[in-house]
Amino acid sequence: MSGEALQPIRGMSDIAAPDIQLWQHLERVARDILACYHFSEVRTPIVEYTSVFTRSLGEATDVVQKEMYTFEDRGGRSLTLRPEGTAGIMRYVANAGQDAQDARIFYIGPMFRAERPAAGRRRQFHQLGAECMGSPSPAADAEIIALQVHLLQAWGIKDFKLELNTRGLPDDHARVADGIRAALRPHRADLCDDCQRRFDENPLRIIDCKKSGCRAIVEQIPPVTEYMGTEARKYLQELMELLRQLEIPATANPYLVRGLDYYVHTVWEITHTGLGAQDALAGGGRYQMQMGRQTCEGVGFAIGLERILAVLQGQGVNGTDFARRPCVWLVSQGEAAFRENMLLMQSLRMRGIEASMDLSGRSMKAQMRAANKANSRFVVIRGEEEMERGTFQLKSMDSGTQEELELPEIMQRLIQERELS
RNA sequence: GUGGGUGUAGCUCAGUUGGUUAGAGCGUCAGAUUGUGGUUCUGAAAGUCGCGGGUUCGAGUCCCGUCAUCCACCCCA
Repeated sequence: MSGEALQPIRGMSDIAAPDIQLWQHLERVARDILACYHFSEVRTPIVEYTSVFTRSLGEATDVVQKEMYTFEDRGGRSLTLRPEGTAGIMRYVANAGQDAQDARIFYIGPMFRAERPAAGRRRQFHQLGAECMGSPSPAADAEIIALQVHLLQAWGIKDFKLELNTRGLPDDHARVADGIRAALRPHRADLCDDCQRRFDENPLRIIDCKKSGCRAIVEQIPPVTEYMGTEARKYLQELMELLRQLEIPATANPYLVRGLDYYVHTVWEITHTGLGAQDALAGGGRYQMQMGRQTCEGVGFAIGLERILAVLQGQGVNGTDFARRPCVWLVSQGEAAFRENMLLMQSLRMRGIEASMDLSGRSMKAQMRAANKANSRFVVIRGEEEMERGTFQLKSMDSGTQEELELPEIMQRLIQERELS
């Protein structure tokens, strides 16, 4: 396929039926739940000044170093397609000033990362995220985790696992890095090549290296919390206690690390087996970032919607399960009947009834087939005989029964059906 | 960015050691004593065998390149 013109860009996909119905279902369910938790939607631009991301996520992170879609606009400004949602929301919050001090915001939309596509990893993917600003208490962390878990449960996700850890306060970060280096120094030669590099650049990353050799070494050194002040440890304990009260199953995992620099205190991840190598469904954390002169502090999460879809589809859920079912299909024979059906179709639609018909003058059999294919509840048949008698046939496609009725009765019946369904 | 698998009809895939006009199932469309769907039967349409080059009398099949796609690594949603 030479098809530059026809195919979407690598790692980006069109979303259409039947999948789109599942997407819309997820969004509908989510919006209802988010409203219950009193979160409101903000739609920020998909493109931001590059500095919005580099300053908040951290210059040295993988996302910033090698995964961003960055380009220059005509005025020579460096712009970036958002690789995640939090930074843009924080920019919005900082810009909104006092009005947004204790904002509770959610967002949903596409994110972009220039990575090699694989199972569960796309260049354009979609996240639903929520941010809760203003409260420095672990209660806010607990609330937002409760919301996230609620969403997954409402969508019908089974068997997910919630693990959390703390990154400590900003002051703790350097102490943790030094502590890890000191503890690992005797074993340095035994670490893998990647971890050799990480030792200097970002020792925290060694903690969640998946290689068995590194794991064995890491398990011998003290958990990262050992290097933190009491405040960080107390914070995590309080959060764990709150989650217990809310009956949210969570395990503390001292080896959990998340890649972005803006995190303080709590970080967490929700995984699901059977997703392939990318098993993270969602993540979150408490963060602190500088936006202009303001320090924005909050706690938030992001859920990868493609991965939610993948899990649900693995559980046998199908987009067609959420397809709308047309109430009635109009079938006609002859030009005059066709015209009258056009009019009838319009008045049905104006009354909120899903109505459809074939517009290309096909045979009655073909029209019936189309009605069946669209899974219509009813067919209204208007042929020459009915034209003479001034009647319509109303056929139920489920039972196969059919009766001859006049226009007012047809309308009444279909309106009743709409109210029932 | 590194490595591996795969590109044949709208979809899922066959296609023998290279050998005539490239096949199946599903789907689509049309018919089965003419006004009625689903089941069944019959028929039809539909392919630059990803693209470019090479080897050969001859390439869907072999070789090289390229693009796309899937999967893994890195990292994350």
